[in-house]
Amino acid sequence: MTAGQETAPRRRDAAKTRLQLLEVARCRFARQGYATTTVRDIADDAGVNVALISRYFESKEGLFKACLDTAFTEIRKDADQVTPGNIAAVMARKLIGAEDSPRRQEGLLLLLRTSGDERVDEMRRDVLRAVSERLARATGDPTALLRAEIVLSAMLGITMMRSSLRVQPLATATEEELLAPLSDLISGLLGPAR
Amino acid sequence: MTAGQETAPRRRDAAKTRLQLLEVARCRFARQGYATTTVRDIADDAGVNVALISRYFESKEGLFKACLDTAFTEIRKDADQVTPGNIAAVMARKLIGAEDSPRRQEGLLLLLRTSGDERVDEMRRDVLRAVSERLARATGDPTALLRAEIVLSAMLGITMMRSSLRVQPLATATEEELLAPLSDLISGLLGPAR
DNA sequence: AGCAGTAGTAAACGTGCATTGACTTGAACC
DNA sequence: GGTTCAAGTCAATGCACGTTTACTACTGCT
Repeated sequence: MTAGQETAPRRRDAAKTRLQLLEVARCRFARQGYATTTVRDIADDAGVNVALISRYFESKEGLFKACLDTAFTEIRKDADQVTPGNIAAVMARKLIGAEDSPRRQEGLLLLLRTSGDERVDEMRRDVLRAVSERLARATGDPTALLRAEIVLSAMLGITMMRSSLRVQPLATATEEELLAPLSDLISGLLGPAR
Repeated sequence: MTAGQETAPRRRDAAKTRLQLLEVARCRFARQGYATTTVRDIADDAGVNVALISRYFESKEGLFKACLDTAFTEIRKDADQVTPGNIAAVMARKLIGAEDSPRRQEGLLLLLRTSGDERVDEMRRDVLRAVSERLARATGDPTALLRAEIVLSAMLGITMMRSSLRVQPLATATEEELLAPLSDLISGLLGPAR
């Protein structure tokens, strides 16, 4: 049964291959970082020729920036869902990655990768700052920015411990296991009664 | 005043230049990561020829490993000073870096840098695991390993936010400013009353 | 069917890197 | 003072990478 294994609407589709490049690049950059990921790796993962990266994204750096853009919008969207009561739950979900979006924590990991471009680093700073402010505002305490940034730091650190460093038992903890500690961390830092 | 600017006991001292290489390499690796640091950079910083790196440390990877070794022993030593009551204080000090050792947080940053060598990554895991166990033990709660690892994650995340990402106000917070939030974080996660 | 334009490929180019081997300079010892 | 060995330099090698240029082949149009 070689019956048209994928509906095959088009065998040559620029938009589709562009998206494919973006996806596999996100995965590589998140896992390996910018410098150690080669454009040949990415092209091979996508099953296309290397030259297409330069064509669709101008350069390796441009592709990286495009990946970061997707991560930024995802993270901003998640931050907008936060209320004073559900911070820990939203974070636990983001850290583990839900079934419907299997690589959700890729976005967090991408925040930690840098290409050396100062412009891009500034965008990263802006996003982190915006999310911190959002968190601080959710607590009702307008002076809580520093504490909110520490909560975010913990998020990023947990991401590293789970994905890159793979320290057990944190690396394989489930969302439920993570929820209680996270709640305690957050109420300890942002809670009303200290 | 060209009077013997440095006691000049020896103009050619293998042990001394070896140590110098180690120091500047630590700094570069911590700030830039492994892949983006070149051996020429390191040699120039130390004021010696590139070939000496291969001679004294076998390879770039060997030099990186030597840097990590120094970071590991430092971190283990710091962890041994921890008691149930002083965790936040020790961590705040480690995060900011005291006057007597101006680049103390370099060690934490090095923990986050990887060369891709699986063997080295395992050493890293071992250190983090040992410190987590030490922390968990200090709380008197034998089941607190996961929570201790989350505390450590926060440490690493804060290090990233301060050094690489430079997110304000966390990036320039003083040790005193950091102490209270850290205490709350730790008592929230590891404290007896939850 | 034939044309035109775009999606995709292949190979080469130039550069920057880590590493190596032959070489030079300095210092300790007799 | 001359010899010897280690400390340090210099230049070359080879490789992997990002990018570019010239090319092929597929698709839609008339």
